[in-house]
Amino acid sequence: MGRKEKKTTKINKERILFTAARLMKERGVSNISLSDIAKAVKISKGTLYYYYPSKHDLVFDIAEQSMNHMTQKIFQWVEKSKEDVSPEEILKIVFDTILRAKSRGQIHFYLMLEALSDDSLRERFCQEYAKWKELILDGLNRIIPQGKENSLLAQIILASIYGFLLQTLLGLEKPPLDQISKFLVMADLSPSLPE
Amino acid sequence: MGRKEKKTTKINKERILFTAARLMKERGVSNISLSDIAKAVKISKGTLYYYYPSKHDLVFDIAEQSMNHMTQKIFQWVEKSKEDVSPEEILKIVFDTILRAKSRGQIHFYLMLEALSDDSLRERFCQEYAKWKELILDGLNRIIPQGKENSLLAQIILASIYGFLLQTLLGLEKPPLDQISKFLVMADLSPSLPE
Amino acid sequence: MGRKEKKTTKINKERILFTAARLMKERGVSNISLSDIAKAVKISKGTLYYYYPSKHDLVFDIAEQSMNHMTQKIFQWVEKSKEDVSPEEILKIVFDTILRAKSRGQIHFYLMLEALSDDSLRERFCQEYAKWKELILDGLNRIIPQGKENSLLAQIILASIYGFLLQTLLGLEKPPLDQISKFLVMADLSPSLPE
Amino acid sequence: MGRKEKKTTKINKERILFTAARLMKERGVSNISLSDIAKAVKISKGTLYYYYPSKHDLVFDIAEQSMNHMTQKIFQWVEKSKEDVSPEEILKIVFDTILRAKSRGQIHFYLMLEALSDDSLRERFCQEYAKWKELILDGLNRIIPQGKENSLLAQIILASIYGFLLQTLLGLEKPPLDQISKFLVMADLSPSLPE
DNA sequence: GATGAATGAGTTTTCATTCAT
DNA sequence: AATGAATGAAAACTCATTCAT
Repeated sequence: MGRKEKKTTKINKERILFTAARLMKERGVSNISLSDIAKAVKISKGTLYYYYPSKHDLVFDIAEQSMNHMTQKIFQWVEKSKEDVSPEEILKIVFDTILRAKSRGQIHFYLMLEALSDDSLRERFCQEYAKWKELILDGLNRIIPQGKENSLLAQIILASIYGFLLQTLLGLEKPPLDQISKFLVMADLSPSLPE
Repeated sequence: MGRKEKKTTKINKERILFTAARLMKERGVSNISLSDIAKAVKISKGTLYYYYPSKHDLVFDIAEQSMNHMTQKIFQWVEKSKEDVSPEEILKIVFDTILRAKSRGQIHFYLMLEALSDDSLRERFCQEYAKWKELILDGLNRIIPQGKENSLLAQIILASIYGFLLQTLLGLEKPPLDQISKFLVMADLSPSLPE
Repeated sequence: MGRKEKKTTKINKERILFTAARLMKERGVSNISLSDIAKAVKISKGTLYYYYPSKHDLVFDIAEQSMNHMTQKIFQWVEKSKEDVSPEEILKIVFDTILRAKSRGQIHFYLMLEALSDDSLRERFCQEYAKWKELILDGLNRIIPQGKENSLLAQIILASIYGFLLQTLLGLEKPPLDQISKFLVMADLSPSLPE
Repeated sequence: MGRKEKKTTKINKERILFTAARLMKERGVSNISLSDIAKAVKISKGTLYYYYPSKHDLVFDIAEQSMNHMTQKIFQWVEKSKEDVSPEEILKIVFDTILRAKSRGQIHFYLMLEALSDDSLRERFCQEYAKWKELILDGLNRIIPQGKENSLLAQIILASIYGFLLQTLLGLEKPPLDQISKFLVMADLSPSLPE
């Protein structure tokens, strides 16, 4: 019984989350009102508040979900990276996967800005950001074990993802991800940096 | 007389722009109301409307200003890049200059998101983004004329600037810009990519 | 079985009443929601409604309880007033007892104001108020049988109780109840009022 | 010019204050919404907020006004108390004046309860309450200079005012203020209290 | 040029109450 | 007896914008 009720709750929370995320990604976090969300989910404002006692809570949960999603994507990549594919091919796939999730990306951005003026949210992003860096590093260590600067490379990859994401969202021409991947992999394999 | 008035107008517009930009960078574009701005500039709301017929216009002007500022920064770097300094040193300076302008960066981000749901703004950003890429490429061609993939490098630099900016704004540990610069320069100088 | 259920019902009603009274005294009748109460009693809102079909009913019951409590306190005093203690000493005890029940007093006040805009509640308060006056008069007739103006004194005592209660609740300095008691008793014993 | 504008503001604030006070006295502070007030004053909700940025501010101002009014009433009594009227007559007038202002009284009560859970308001009431005690004492010293316990009497008067006010508001029978006044004055004049 | 008063549509939030289970 | 999901009406509050002066 307890389980059943919780199930309903969970399903509803998910419906709300899903729809809210969609709306926010389409029009931006602060351009979406709770009325909009309630309307879209076809529940009353009261019900929305039954599940989320404040807009902030809702946004936080969406951010959670969005971050988990990205983490999972990167994790999957790391797992797959055992396979026998060329490193640059694999790297290209990371970029691709993340950028393809355009909608995810957009809300990701919105939420990050939200985080700039919200401490609890910011802390979560920091945690997760560090985790992503680690995951990417793990992946690199697997696909380019002989890479000399995998840690640097991981940082560059993660950082440039944001730039490429932004380019994509703005509708600029698609960055040549295959060449970029090749470039970065070669860099890592090239003779040591003279100190 | 016409000139005189225009002068006052310009000065006042600048005061408004300057203050509004500061507020928006501190708390985000959509968290700042026109009342807040009017109060901070110490003019009445009516006066604010005299200079800016809508909030959108004001934001657009701030975006212009912010973009020009960034363009100028990159341009200065390109100009300076003739001097006799090692390429990685110079590259580090670009990163540094841009990231140091933390406050500029923050509003830059806010505005970019604003642009995602505002066509006129988005178009301006696209134009400017392309210009930045060109400028950076120019610079690279000067400091690493023998670089084989300056175009790719320019894209990676510009893209990763956004990621590093975000890291900085979130208060994460400072990225090791000197190593990153070295890494990227070496990459560009390393033996050709086998096609 | 019917009895058993009634017992549970009574116990539950009392738990609700007790907790609700505490909350309302702490933050005021209209600042407490039924959710707050349900949460504090650790029952569901539905259950709360099972016992009290409306917030009004609940408040009414709390008022009943609160009034009964005060009545009882005064009654106890009247009963005790046979004992061989000086009248002013006894009078001081009344004041003291009532004022000491600070928490009771606070909710008493809140409820009285509630009564101002609720006819059924107001009527109950009026009834009870008259009863208190009578009870106090009874007590006075016992401890100061030679008092000439016991009825007036009763009214003054009851009225000033409210003022002193308010003082106490506001955190003002404690009124010198012993001197006040002495003063009032002496007044009652002093040579007749020339008409 | 500056004056003219402030004048309008003042007049409007007064209109709002006056109407809001009336509504609150009729139905209680927490039963009145800002919509109700706006409607009654025939301005928009926005305008109401232009003058009072929060409900709390409005209530605070009404409380201020209400307290000032009571202070003034007591002060006037003190001033008048030089005249050649019997002390009990004068005392009766105080009671009368205050109780007659039924509406003032009701809101006074509501506000006092509001003060119990609002520190800034409570502080103001405490200040004012002390002032009232002083004023009443001044008056007594004038009309009953030979009174032995004017300070005690002042406290009793102030305290019982609240009780009588409550009685009046609840619609109970009018307290016999003339007899009560006589009683209290005689008490004060009667032979000294044996310690 | 400049002001501040006024607005109304919108936002987030609260809450007593109902009801199927 | 008991629950918690759902509701809708109304609350407090925000804000870009208009306008008479």
